[in-house]
Amino acid sequence: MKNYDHKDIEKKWQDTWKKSAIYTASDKTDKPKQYILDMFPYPSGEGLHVGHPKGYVATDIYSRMKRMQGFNVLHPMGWDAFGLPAENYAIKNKIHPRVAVDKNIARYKEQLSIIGFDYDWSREIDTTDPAYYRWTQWIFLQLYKKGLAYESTAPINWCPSCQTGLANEDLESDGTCERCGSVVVKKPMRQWVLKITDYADRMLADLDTLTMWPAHIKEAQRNWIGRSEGVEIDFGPIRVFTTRADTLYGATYVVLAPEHELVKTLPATNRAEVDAFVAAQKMRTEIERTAEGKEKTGVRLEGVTVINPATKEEVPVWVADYVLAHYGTGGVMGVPAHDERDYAFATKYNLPIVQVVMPCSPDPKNPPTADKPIVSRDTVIVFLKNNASGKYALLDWHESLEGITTGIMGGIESGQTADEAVLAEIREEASIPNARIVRELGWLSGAEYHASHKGENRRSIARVYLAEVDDLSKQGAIPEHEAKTHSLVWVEEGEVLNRLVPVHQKFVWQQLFKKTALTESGLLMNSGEFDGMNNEEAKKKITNHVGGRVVTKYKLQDWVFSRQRYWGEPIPIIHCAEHGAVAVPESELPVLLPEVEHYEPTGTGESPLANITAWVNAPCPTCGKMGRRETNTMPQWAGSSWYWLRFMDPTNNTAPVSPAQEKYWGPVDVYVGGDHAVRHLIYARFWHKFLYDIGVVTTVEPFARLEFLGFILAEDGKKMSKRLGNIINPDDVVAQVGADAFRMYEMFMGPFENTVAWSTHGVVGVRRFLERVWRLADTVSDISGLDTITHQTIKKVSDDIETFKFNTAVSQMMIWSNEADRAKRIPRAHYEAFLKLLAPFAPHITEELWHGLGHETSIHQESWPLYDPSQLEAEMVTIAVQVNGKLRGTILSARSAHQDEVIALAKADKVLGAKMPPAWSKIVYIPGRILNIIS
RNA sequence: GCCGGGAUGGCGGAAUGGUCUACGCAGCAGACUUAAAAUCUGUAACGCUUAAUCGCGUCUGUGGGUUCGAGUCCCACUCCCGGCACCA
Repeated sequence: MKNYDHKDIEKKWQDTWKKSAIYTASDKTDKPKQYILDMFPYPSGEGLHVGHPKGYVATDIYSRMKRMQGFNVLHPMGWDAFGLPAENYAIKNKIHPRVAVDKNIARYKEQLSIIGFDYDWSREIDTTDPAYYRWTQWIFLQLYKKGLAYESTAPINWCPSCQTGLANEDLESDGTCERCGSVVVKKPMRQWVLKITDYADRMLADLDTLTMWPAHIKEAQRNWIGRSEGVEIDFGPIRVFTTRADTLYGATYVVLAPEHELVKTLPATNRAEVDAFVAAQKMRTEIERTAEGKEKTGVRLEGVTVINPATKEEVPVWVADYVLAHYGTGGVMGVPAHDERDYAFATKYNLPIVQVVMPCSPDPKNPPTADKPIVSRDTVIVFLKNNASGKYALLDWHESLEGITTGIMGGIESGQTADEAVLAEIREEASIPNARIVRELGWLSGAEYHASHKGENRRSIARVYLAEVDDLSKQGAIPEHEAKTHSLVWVEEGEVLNRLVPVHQKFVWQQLFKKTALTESGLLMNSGEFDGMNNEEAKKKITNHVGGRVVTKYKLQDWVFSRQRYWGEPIPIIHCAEHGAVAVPESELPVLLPEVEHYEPTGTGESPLANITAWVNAPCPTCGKMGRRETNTMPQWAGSSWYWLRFMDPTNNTAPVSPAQEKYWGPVDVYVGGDHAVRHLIYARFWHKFLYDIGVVTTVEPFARLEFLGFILAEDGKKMSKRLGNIINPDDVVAQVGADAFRMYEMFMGPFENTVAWSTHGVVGVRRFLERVWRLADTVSDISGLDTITHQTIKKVSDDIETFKFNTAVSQMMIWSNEADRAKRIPRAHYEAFLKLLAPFAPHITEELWHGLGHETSIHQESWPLYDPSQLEAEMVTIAVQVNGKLRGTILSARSAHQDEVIALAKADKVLGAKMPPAWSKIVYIPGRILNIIS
């Protein structure tokens, strides 16, 4: 047989497949459907690098297997091509965006075609095609009619470099523009906004139904929606929002955001100072306000106080930069003891700190029993440092407390102050008379346990101290009655945490060195009638007590939906002097993007479309008088918010998708991609739910299963970029080792979701494997054998493709080829089954070998091999023999052998036999796996 | 800080509570070759012991626990990656 030359065969089969249209999805069939979708690409000017096709290879393999398993497979591809990157590329290269996009699409298509994908190109879509964006505009009109698209003049994010408004989702976490990195400013201007917040609850709740989505994506979505249930409570005229109503008794001040209306009207005696502070905050950008260690600044409204509705005490009112105007009510209550931010603010400005929640947990090893009440007891815990050695004194307890290690501790006796108790315990338990108290933690903390020696349930309420001693020269002998219950140990500072045993001891030790608020849950204190109550319960009770209102807030804000740029879908609205914003009649869609001379941004906050008088002037659909078209365009995300529906029915010109087609194909069975964990998936789910509500689709969620891929880094472990010159081009790899080796390597690199660096050496491994498979064709003959490994491989590869564990599927095929190679001759049926398993990964070489075996139809239309469960295990298996849990050797035994037979075999083995104990107390035998003899 | 995920040879990574390191890369030795590349074959955690094999011991981030048996389950800790972050 001639040598494996990928150049010979890949082009040939790609052409053949194209001619025979074997990958076309059928709309008329009895077969069950599989809709497998990639996140469609944005065709940029740079072309593809090896990272881009990774997800496409995965869906290609998956869809090929599904097709061979008898499914009617829809695996389409298209282009998301509106938006800033295409427009900026066009401006830079001085060509029309239309021309640039067409060129980029052609280049992408060429690059994809040489990799041998099975896309059904008859369903190709392009979001910039009027036949497509007609329906994007149609969906906008439906949103408008339902009141979900509205005009707003609230300040929005404006990128001075891109010269357009942006949605919150378009910003980096530091508040810069994600496209160009410019600092974004707040600018009030008229915008179209979509009311995505109406769907926030449903988008959050339905995440729980998405059982086939990765947990981290769902978590990212939850974070972004940012729902929090809290309470609005009135402090006189000031309404605050809080999720910690249980800490109301600890609220020692109130803070307003600088933009809060009441800041202007409350009768502060230092009005000039307050106004100056507010003005200064407005000058600062988002970045300045959030950066630089988040140092909090504020000004007190002198002479203004409000009443804490729980304590009935007057508290001061501040205005501070750390309170956000657009979240909650723009005002918060300051509870420095139990909120990190309030703690930082209160320590800076010397505001009172009152603890109202005491962390208190039952000891997990020795919890209180249910039958008796809990008796509270005031105690002290002290960590004593020896200044000479730097070590700390701990107590190892004996008798009933065996195994417990704590700081020095004991009860506060009546008539004794806490400080006295501390020094007394040090004297008694450690016999050290010359210790000094350094400081007290300041928080009380509790631990509940069952004191078995007293038959009593106790809650120890501890004050925690740090003490020191300069030297141990005055230390006496520890009296016998103390030594019986505990021994004193000196421990290095770094070891203390490891040595302390009840969790509570670890907790107080850590708190002692942390200057932070207590955010743990616990029992209430300093809270009047609520003292001793669990804080979760107290939330409801205190809310009722002060007449608070339960409310739900979201971090998610409505979607700023207009861009002041040329390259986007025109928003189909006409502004009429008399009738305001009027929808363009559906029959007049699409509103075509006009041809223009200059499509550069105007910089005035108006779209370039505003300068095209012939286009802008249009009659009002209601009254016929001349009005003006909306000149803003839609954001880049519009077209991708419904495209999976269009693939189901790409040429329909009466609806975005026909009900029959949607019912058959929906929802997407597997959706694959990366990098769009939040934005695209949030927008897509929002539009899909809206389309469900208006009856266009029949499923609540668009994507039943989501597989999120890890990226491919350059060989140097860095992100591939033109600037670093480390881009690896798939065209080069395909030319060198072939599309099949390229595809297999991308799958073999590591788990699909892992980010891994490209390795040129690594590609060689899969190429060698393919060459071995090629050579093996010469060893096919009419013999039997290789049954177990073949059936195992069929099972493993089938299961692994189904679960996206492509790396181990490839490993298993390598194992098969290694074994087949050793066997010298291969049964024809097994080789053919193997080729079918390999076909989705390496479609070209397997097609060539398949035809080489005398077949005349495509291997890709064969049916997927099935395994025989009874053939999965070999007759003879290696059994590990352990003595007392330690491996002492292995023996070869029949899989079905009985325990006694295996023991006999082990005894008979000349090496193992000598290690067998003469007698044993227990035998553990797991057939076919392990024999463990306990002597 | 909160949430999610993770830590296994020189590297990427395998491993239903049952022989840790499959598979691949790199390495080393050998074959073929004038030579190199390519290809093929073998080898391969660490320590002790041995002439060598054998043998013994130690190894899945750290410390503890459950179990006949733990990479896997439980507790605590450390570090890494990702998401969110002055969202009350």
